[in-house]
Amino acid sequence: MHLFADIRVLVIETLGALASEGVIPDGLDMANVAVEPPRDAAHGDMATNAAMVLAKPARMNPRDIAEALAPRLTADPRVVSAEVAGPGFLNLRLAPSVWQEVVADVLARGADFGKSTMGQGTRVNVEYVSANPTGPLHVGHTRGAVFGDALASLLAYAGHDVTREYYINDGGGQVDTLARSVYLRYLEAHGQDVTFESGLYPGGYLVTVGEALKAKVGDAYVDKGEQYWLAEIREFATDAMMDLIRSDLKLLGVEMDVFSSEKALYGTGKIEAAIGALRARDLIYRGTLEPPKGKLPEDWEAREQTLFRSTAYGDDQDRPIQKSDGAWTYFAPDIAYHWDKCQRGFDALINVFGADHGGYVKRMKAAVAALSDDKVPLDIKLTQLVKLMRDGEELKMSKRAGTFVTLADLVEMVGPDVTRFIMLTRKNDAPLDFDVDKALEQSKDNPVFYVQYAHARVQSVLRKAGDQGIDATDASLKTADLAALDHPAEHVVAAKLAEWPRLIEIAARTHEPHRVAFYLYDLASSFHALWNRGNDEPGLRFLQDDAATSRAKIALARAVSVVIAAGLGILGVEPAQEMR
RNA sequence: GCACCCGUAGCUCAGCUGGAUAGAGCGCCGCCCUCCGAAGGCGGAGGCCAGAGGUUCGAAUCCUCUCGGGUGCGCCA
Repeated sequence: MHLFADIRVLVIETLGALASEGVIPDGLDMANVAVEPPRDAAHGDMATNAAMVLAKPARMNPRDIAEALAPRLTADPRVVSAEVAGPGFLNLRLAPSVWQEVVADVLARGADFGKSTMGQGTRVNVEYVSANPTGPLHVGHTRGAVFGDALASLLAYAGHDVTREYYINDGGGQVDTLARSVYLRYLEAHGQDVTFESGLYPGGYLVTVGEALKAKVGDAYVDKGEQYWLAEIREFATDAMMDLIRSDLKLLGVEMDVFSSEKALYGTGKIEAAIGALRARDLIYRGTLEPPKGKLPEDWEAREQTLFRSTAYGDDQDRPIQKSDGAWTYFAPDIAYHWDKCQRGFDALINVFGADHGGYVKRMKAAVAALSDDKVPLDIKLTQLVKLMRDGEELKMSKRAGTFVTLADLVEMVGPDVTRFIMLTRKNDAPLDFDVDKALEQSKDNPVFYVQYAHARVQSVLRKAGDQGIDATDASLKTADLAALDHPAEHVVAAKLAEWPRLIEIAARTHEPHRVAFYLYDLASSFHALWNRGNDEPGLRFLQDDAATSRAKIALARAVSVVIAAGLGILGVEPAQEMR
């Protein structure tokens, strides 16, 4: 049941009837007709803009259309009143039975209430994290991981066939650097004194990797030149780093479906084939780029390179796919990788990048547009920086010193649920101040707590009901007579529940999982308000003297917890059974 | 210099394919527990939606320009 969609259907069918009677013209485009929650609850339960969007094409006064529409709508048993307001809004009030049906539907469908068929099973690939395999995940990666994971769950909930994918950048120079760094730790494990030159990775997390390498190969690489060990250690070290990253992700409950390797593309001809496909479209040429504006690199000199004509697809300049020595730039295998994703049959691609990759967006979109002939849309979501705050101060990180706040540190401080929820209380393109103290606070200042508290309160009611001998199991609540849910204060909560399927569609369409977090906060708020009204109005308490009435009231509470649990499930957060 | 993102209450932020009198939390002021969990709730004060033009019946939302902040800008990924 998707109440807003149902009522929209009613509105459009009614407009069709008016058209066949000649009241309004035939063949009007209804696409922009919307049925929405009104901004002000005093206006009613729902509002439609139908009269306003049709006024112009129908060459009619919007209020005339609304006046004609209103009596037809109230003929439907669900619609109690339809009032024309303002420039031509039609405000609808719905029958109490409609809200009772919403509650019944939530209980009947459980976590599936709100699931949408909007996605129609189209296959979407969500690539996220994709951190270089050179160290543990840090706070910035954490935001990308949480965002990507929640977005993937959201899309699946909205009816898409979703694949979660991680692209391992194991083909570039940074894994050589990693191997050399591990080699030093390996020598260290053999008792040698080592110094880390700048550019190497001095982080302590490589100590155990060096030791593990010693355990595996003994002293076979000691005092040997790089040609004897670089390739082997590179593989050993990237494997170790990917294990580390996988275990970091597991701390957050993030599990990927597919790990794709950059290195695995080399030597397969896939890169050449992808570039060939671009060449066939006349998008590859030899040329020299203009020097960059602003601060000029000191060693800059004009060189001829192989370039991708990304400007043909809206980029600011063409982009090199080969270095001046003929080796591929990182962009070339990335093109091949994205072409591979297209060929695997995905209908849409989504990449989650850190904000520092913003400059990469246009060329990547250009490449996918060119290779898929504009068939496969690529959306790139950039997650902005996270500032970690504690005691009112920023926890700084320094990569050079090898000290940074890791995902594991953060999860240890506040736990996976809080980490995930807080990371989603901001839209992805806004910077986030993550206040560790506030995240642990148990007050409504802390949105995680506030939502969890609402869920725990419902669980408390269910337990109390059981203590009083009221059958409050889901099976019983499903068959409860809900006629006792007749108070406007209860309708407010049910109306909020009715928004859930609509919210899912909006959030999924815009690729914005933070909307789910904000919705849950709103829903919790409406529930807390109803709870407290029970203080003054005993008739609004969930536990009443008579068991049948109690079951109706409890059904509403249970419906709230079902939707909260479903929403938290999308965010990857475990609902709380009780607060302590 | 160019590109992308951002600018909404004192602070931190929402704001639906453009809709009605722009919302929430914190902070400030005033209320509500012999009553299912007050770890909550209700009410009040507080706004030129950075600024200026434009499109529209209608703009915080779309377009152009200006100002302010962040991120990035060939042979790293």
